[in-house]
Amino acid sequence: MTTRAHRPPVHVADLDEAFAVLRRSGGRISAPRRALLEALFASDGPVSAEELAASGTAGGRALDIASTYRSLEHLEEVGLVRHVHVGHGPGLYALATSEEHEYLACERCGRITSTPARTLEPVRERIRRTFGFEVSFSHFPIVGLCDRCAGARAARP
Amino acid sequence: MTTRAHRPPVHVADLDEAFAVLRRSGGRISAPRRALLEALFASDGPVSAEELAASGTAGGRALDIASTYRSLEHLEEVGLVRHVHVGHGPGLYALATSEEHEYLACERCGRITSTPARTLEPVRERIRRTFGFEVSFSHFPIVGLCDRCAGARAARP
DNA sequence: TTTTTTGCAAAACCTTTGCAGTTGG
DNA sequence: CCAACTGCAAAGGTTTTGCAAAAAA
Repeated sequence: MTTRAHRPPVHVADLDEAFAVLRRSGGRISAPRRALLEALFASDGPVSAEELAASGTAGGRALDIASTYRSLEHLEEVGLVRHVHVGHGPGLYALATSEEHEYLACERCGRITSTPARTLEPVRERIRRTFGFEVSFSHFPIVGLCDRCAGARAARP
Repeated sequence: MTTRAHRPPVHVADLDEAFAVLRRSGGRISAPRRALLEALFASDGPVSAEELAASGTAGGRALDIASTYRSLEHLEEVGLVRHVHVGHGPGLYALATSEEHEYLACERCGRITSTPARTLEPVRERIRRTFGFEVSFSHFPIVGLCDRCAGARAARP
């Protein structure tokens, strides 16, 4: 219902490629955007806007949270960034990958497992056949218990 | 991570049964709770706390939203009510069913399809085998495009 | 210089909490 | 009567919006 217009995901290998994409789309390269992209390259999993803002510019100054959301939205429109909603709590942002990714979020320990969308195709296919429903796990991921937490619970019921 | 202690779902056929469950659990039967349960019986799908509050008491007075959340939480602890988080937007509440239900939420038209948890067991089984991940679709449902919306998009790509 | 982007302030939205007053049992 | 429940007010967490000042091209 609230789906924005996004270009297909663009995978970039480094900051300079990201800047090129940004420029090509008519966007400008400001210190905050540079900082945001750097922070995204530095993080290994999806991170909140708050965390990204906190990592701040090269000058050490934290980014304004409103500008951060606006910038992330722009980066997302351009295809450089994607975000997911994991349970309660804030949305989490990550650089786009060449192949669309989907997520499994553990509601006990918070760990997020990512997997190429292709891996879940049999699941999507099954739901498609059963309900005629076209699932997307990339924006609202699969929630449950990860292997570790499920194992722990099974061992101690 | 934020999982509250809930008794197993209790399916009740009518208001009186619901009251009995409430009383048995040490809870009281107030006008707001009566109104809430009536509204839940009257609605055919999951509804927001806001909508439930708006339907008000027999006297026509709307319920306070804070009390509504508190009451719903209580009804949920007792097992009479469950709630799901559908995409953005508020949580949606419904009476519990004897069999646990899971939901498919269309992110285009907002339609919510419910299905007995059992129906999705093959899907859970597949994800369990592939990732060792124990999925639950009952609190954070499956999001995507329903048959109607997926069809419309396929016809006009 | 022109247009985009930022920062700050304020608001919107959903939900929770504190507290004093009311009410069901 | 007394514990449970309500209403009101206020706050908390996340995200958005308005607007004037700053900065990229």
